[in-house]
Amino acid sequence: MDEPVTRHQLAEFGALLAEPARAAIVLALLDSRARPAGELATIAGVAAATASAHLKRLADAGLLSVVGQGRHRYYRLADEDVAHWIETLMLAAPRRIKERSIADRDLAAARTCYKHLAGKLGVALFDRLRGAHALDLGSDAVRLNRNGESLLRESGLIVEGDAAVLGLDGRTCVDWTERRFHLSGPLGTLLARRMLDERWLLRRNGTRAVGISARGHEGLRALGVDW
Amino acid sequence: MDEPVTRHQLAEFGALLAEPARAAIVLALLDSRARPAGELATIAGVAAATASAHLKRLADAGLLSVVGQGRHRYYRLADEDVAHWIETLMLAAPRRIKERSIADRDLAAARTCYKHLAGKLGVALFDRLRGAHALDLGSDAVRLNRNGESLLRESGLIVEGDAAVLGLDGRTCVDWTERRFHLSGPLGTLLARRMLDERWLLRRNGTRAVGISARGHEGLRALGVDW
DNA sequence: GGCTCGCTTCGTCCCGCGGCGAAGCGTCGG
DNA sequence: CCGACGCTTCGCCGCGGGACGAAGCGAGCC
Repeated sequence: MDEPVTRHQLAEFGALLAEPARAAIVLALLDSRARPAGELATIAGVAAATASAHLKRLADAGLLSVVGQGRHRYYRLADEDVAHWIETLMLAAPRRIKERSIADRDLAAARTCYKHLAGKLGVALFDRLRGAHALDLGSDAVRLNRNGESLLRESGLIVEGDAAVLGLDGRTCVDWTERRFHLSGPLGTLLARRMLDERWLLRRNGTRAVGISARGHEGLRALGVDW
Repeated sequence: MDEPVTRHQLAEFGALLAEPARAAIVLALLDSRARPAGELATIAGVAAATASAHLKRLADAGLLSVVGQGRHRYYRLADEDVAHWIETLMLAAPRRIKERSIADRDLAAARTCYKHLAGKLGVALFDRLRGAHALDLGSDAVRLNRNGESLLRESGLIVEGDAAVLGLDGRTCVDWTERRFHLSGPLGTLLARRMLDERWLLRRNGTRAVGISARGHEGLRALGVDW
């Protein structure tokens, strides 16, 4: 009656954060990187359907922005201001901003995106191959050339029987956690599978995150992948 | 499981503001003045019992502090930081900090505290009387002296029949909206009643707020009350 | 002492919202 | 073209929490 509007705006904003699942989502995105809906569902500890509703609500309120890529939908904080607000609230909440959890770090470091490699590792691998002129880059397709073949063969990632890789298309795909390109498509998929088969990478139970074994570190160093 | 604590802290904090009634309370206190529980209940538009629960919750969370005076309990924002957080949120919410409502201004300007005058008017009147040496100030009692009697008689606030005012005790009482002293006790009550009877002040329906009539402005100016 | 009055506590009701499973839609790989 | 997969929509359930009235408590006035 008196003062009609403001209290509801503030209440609405507070309600956005009032739910632990939504709070977890926002906190996870505080590093201003993007994550697909399913990953955020896992982080929040709720079913996909539930997370979807939360994400929609946050996006409608303008806290999150969303961009579709393939069958994924990547969510991120809408802008820097949002991150700033949340951080301010963390101080008020009344605890310090917590260090990112170890699980988060791992996830950022290496994870499979669909079936190929993403995260820091995916980006670093792509950079390395491109830097070594191991790739022929087309408009939207990528192929491994003879340079690349010998490079990978030395590392043991591909063997004689894999000669077919030369014919495989790859595609570049921006990694929303790193905002940089990495390798997808059949070529990317094959490389990821090889790394898992060779136990360079160890899949974690259920999640998309992968751990890097000692052997993997060694192989990557030999390959010249810098990260 | 993973990251056990922070999300709940943030959610809990958000929940404090998520309720329109609580948001209204916090907004009303944003000027860092104190208000009694009943007034906040009116502002929030809820019953006293409901408001009491909200106030308790806000106080338990450390957002509000409370101090009892007589049968009133005055609530205010716990400290400057809280005010700052809320203001930051107002920006995020995502509207500008609204101008104080007209109703709020009136309430601050003049209101009855229990039965005597408080607000700016109560404080100004007390200052004027003290400045004119119209009061004999004891340790915790105050009396109107001959100076004061003639001053008030000139203004028409007291008349022949009110000679008894000289015998009335007054008490000083800090006004939590202005953080300054004003006049309470039987003397303060009588003056307030006279001002209402003489229609210097017009009571508003239901609330403790009073409006000042043209006649009141005139009389106060004649009295030398500066405000 | 007895009354009024401001506030809190208690008991109760009920609505809103978060939770999930199932189904629908669009994309990708083969 | 088919199946797998990621995400959203739909429908239903259950519970937490906000609403109020009545009663209890303490302070102030006469």
